[in-house]
Amino acid sequence: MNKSPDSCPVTLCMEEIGSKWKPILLFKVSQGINRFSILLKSIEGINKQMLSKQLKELERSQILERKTFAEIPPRVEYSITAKGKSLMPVVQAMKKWGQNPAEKPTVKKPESKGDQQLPLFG
Amino acid sequence: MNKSPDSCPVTLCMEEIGSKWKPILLFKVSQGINRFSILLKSIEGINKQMLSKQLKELERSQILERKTFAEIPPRVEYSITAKGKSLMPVVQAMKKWGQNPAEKPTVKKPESKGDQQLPLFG
DNA sequence: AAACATCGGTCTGTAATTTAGACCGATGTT
DNA sequence: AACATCGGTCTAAATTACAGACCGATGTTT
Repeated sequence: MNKSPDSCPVTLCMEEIGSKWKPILLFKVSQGINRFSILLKSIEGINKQMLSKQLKELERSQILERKTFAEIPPRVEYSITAKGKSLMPVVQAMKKWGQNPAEKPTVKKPESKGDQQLPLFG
Repeated sequence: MNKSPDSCPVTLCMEEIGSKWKPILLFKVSQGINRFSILLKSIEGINKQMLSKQLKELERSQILERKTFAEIPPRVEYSITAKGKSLMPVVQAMKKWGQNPAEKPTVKKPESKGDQQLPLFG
């Protein structure tokens, strides 16, 4: 119904980390995997152009910080900023889901009472 | 380091809802916005082809369910499945962040003790 | 000494994805 | 008679992602 840019909080968050690679990057860097070539090796399916682009965007939006070392061959290290840390609960929720994805019906409580579910999420 | 497909839980989760639109769709449908044209109007920037594609993918991966009503004009309603519900913590974390994005330094506790932060995230 | 590897990327051309806009059929509204 | 609604599809054009070559300075291997 409303189309104002900041009306949907999920959209706001997606504008920061809503891409195929950003949450994974945030996760990897939070684990200490913080150099270009190591990230490239440890993230399946990404290539250097995409990694470069995503890192630049994350740096630009102040989620990651880039530090270069004047060595040969050059070394670059990425780290998570305060803003990046504030986004970690999202990444952690993803991690938690991924550690126990909803494949099997999760046989816990039979729920009884005709599968009522109305209130759901607010 | 490891490139096996299921080694990274965040990647696993991203394979389900890792696209520009899926978390927003999940959020909207969870709010009761569950018809094609209404979703189209309430999500800024999406078009009908993309909406159609994302809904199909979400249906295919059993995150959303599609129910058609033989009326004229036709009516279609989408709802969240059990698997979709299991993904809601991620969407909720996004919502929470979006409601209080890390723009200002969040002046809460001064943290003291030289901003120690080593253990960070596991 | 010559070749190759490392590091963090960039450049180019092609392949894949996304987009805008028209269109659909049955009915209700102006 | 013309237009709107509903939930989409089709086509062609624009945008984005990809693979592979390349860079410069040095270290390592042959």
